[in-house]
Amino acid sequence: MYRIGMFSKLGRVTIKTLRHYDEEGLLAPAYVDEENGYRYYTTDQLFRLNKIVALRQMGFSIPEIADIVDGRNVSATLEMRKAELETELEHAEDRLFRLEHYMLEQKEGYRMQYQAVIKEIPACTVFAAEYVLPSYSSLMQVMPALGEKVSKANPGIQCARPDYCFNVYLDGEYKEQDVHVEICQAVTSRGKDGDGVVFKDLPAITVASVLHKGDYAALGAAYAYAMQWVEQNGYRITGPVRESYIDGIWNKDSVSDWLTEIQVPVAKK
Amino acid sequence: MYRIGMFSKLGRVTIKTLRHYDEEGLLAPAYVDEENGYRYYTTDQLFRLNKIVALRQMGFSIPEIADIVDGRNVSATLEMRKAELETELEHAEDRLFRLEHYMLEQKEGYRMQYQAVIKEIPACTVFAAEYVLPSYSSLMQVMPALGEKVSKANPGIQCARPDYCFNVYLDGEYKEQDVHVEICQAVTSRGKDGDGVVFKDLPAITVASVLHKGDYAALGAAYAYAMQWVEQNGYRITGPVRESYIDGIWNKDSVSDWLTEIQVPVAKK
DNA sequence: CTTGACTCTCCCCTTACGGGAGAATATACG
DNA sequence: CGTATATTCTCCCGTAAGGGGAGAGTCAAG
Repeated sequence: MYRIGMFSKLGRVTIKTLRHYDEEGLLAPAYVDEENGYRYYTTDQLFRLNKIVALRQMGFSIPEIADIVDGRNVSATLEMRKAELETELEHAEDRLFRLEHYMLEQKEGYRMQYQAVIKEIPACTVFAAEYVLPSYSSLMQVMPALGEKVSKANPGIQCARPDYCFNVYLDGEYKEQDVHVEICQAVTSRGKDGDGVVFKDLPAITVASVLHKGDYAALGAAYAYAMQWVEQNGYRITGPVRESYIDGIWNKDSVSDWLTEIQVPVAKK
Repeated sequence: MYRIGMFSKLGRVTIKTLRHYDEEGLLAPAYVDEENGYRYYTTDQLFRLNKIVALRQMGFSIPEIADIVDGRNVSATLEMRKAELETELEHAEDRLFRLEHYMLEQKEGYRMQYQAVIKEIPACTVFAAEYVLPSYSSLMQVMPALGEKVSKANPGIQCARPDYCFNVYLDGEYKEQDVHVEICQAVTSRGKDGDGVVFKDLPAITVASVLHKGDYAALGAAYAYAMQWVEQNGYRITGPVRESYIDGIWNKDSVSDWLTEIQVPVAKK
């Protein structure tokens, strides 16, 4: 029977940790003096301690360790932890990858006017219409017209603000003419389809997001950055790109204040 | 100017997080109503928010992010974080590796009587003497004699208990006869060398530790387990193996109660 | 004018311990 | 035997980055 200090040296564990394991019911001392509360341990308990330490070194939580050492649903706990560790490992790799890319940008003196970020876009309901536009700039005439048409056909329908007004570009490549585009506008509830307009429920997706400020003519640079970022950070594109109009002619007079978000649906490669 | 709820949707960040960043001085609202405390944000602030989120996704802490976005010793912070991420990645790999090995042991039904654990052994001062013993069992006669000899030559020297009494085996392989062994005993202070006994300061080392209970004759199984564990978990042996005698003839009558720790100095491969 | 949605501050909770205070106890030494 | 030092005890607080919730005030629409 050793007191806690000696036992902590035998097991190479701090006294604080032993007391903590006692509190958590993970490793109760073999004997506790009722008068002074001193904890006494036996060398036999080193086996249990070692098992606990081994499991801790694999990253198990204390309740999980308690389950394992006491033989409660062992394999399920192990499998769960394995899955967690695998995603943890992926996250660690991803973080490092992205940091290295970021440092490269820094070093190149590339004054980063753009910054890509991974975001989750929640599911939403939209109405959508496809167009083939003669040029990119005609988009801003088509969109309000579409909005009016739909709200007339479906009185009482509400736009779901903010920013759930976007296009999805259906062309694979960038084109200046005959742009094939799907215009979507998020709404709070479904309406009835018709006249080239359909309602859809879009699932939640993960996107790489890049903000662009200013004239739409310069959106190409933001696109280029986004595509390069996705490629260089180990992601792959999983669907058509969306644009989300945050600030524009409807609320900002100066073109230089317009703000657009490019959303590239992605998944880990 | 948007209130916090709308801004949180634009930036895909929770309201709690925005309030937290405000408290931490990382992202103060563009304007705060003095009467009711409402926070108001501009869309311009989405750029700063995006940068913050990007850095958070790389695992930076909030003070580090504050440094980076405000341009204080940027490259040093990035380098530091990169180094941290690299060791984090190694740890994650190690954990997964060890868990997979553990699951394999479970599946094989190999009723794990042994459990290896990585421990840090602190630095200590020892006296040491080398012997070539005819057989393993004569160790227990030599050890007490050595202790007496040293304490006579160095009166006032104290053994540093616990468990700092160990051998270091100098032979590369396991041998039954003519065992070449160095016996070490930790002490609280140095004495004078002589008569085949030298004092040494041993540095702190990392070991894989395996506990063995019972007769020394069965230590071979524990050795085998330890060596296999080290090999299969991606470590390499960096020095001679130590044995540490926790319980033995001096305090336990029954051989089955003897407790010995095998310490294999290791490093990551 | 009311209702429902939004926002505020304040406080506690999370993990696996570490630091430290203040008091009691154990061991070593003279 | 008395004292000095080492050890132990039980609280209580702190960690990082927010989450959950209470209770109260505020805003916009019908």
